[in-house]
Amino acid sequence: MTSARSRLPLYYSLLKQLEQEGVKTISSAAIANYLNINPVLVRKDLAGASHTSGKPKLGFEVSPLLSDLKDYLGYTNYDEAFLVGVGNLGHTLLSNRGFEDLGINIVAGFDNDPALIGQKVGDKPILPMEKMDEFVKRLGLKIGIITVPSDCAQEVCDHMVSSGVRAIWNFSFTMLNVPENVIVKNENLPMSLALLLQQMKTISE
Amino acid sequence: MTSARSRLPLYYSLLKQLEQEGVKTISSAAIANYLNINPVLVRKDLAGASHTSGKPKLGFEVSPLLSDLKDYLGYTNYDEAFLVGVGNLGHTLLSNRGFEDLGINIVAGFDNDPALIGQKVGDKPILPMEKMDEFVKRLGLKIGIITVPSDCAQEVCDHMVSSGVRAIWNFSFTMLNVPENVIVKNENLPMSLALLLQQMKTISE
DNA sequence: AATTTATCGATAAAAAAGTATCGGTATGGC
DNA sequence: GCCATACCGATACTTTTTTATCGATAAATT
Repeated sequence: MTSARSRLPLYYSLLKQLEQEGVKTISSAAIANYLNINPVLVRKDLAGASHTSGKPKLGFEVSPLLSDLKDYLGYTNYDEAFLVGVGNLGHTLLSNRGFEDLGINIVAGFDNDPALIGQKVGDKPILPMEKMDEFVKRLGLKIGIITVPSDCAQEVCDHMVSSGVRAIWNFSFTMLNVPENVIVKNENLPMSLALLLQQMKTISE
Repeated sequence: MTSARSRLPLYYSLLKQLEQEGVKTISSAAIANYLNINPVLVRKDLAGASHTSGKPKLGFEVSPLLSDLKDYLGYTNYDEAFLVGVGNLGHTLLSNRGFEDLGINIVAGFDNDPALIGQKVGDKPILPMEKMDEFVKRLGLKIGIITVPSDCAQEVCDHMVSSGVRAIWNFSFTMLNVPENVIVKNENLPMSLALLLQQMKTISE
């Protein structure tokens, strides 16, 4: 909610949607209005991420702006990730089509439930944990997704790190311990909701 | 990533985990180290959310701190939410036990697929869309979760708003249009991952 | 009991983020 | 073609967030 980096994806979403609706140009004020922020801030953010300049009376052209944002946000390069823990959430992520649009491919899921192994979820194979290390190394995968229960998250994490993973998207509720050069992003969904809830309460007090 | 509000849940997670591991006291420096931030910042944040004061040579007592944070973050009150769109993600959220721990109950899922209606997911009933309005009003639910495809998200959103919803957790990729007094939190998972990825790249350049 | 040390809280300084203002300019109406 | 207007970009200002510093104090050590 604070820095440009957190707002740029919002601009991106918004612009993408507007483009689909056939909107050609949009003013900073209009964007600001959609997102409930200051128009000057919008201009500042956009100036930082794009060299497209707006025109008086018209605003910014949507398409070039979108393309600049895409580059800036790194949504252009094609990247590969893998996932450990093909439970409910694991299934969901594996079958989510939204990743492709951003140039990300979750190439496989790992689990040690024999009933799952060999199956396919969203065209992605489910492989046994034993094969993870070799697989990840061979493909040079750098992004791991943890969707296992909290009590084995750290173990999986260590495993990932030793296979060369550099970034971990952690859906377990455990705070992972990683070396300096590995980054972790925690995605604690229940806590996100709790936060929203509390925000609602503070506003309506 | 910037203000105290976004860090407090991290402190909470961390402390909760430490408590489970039997840790009794912890210094601001240690916390700071886990989260890669400045110790002074930790003390400041904690001072704002709790009246527990740390002791030299020992640091803060974990338990009272945790309890203060829980209060402060609003994780104490019991709250109810509902969900629309019992697809993959919908299922996942309905059956996730993590919400309970934070005092949140997702009481029901709505969908218009006849095959789903009447079933239960994680003990929660799946009801037809037609019943949503009455149900939500009768229970006075204020939090709605949108897990439908993007193309019908706005419609569902409008529906929710007219039923009295005040906060929406949006998993679709649509930027929702809502009145002033309703807050929306977008949870665009693919984009989150894209962001992590790009962060990884910028770091390792 | 005295001394050392780890750690806190408070205050001050620096940096970052956000906001207000204003002159300038392309566009659309006249 | 001229003028009013809507909108931008740049600069300056304000506020918020983060970091640095320092004296005080309680626990550990001798």
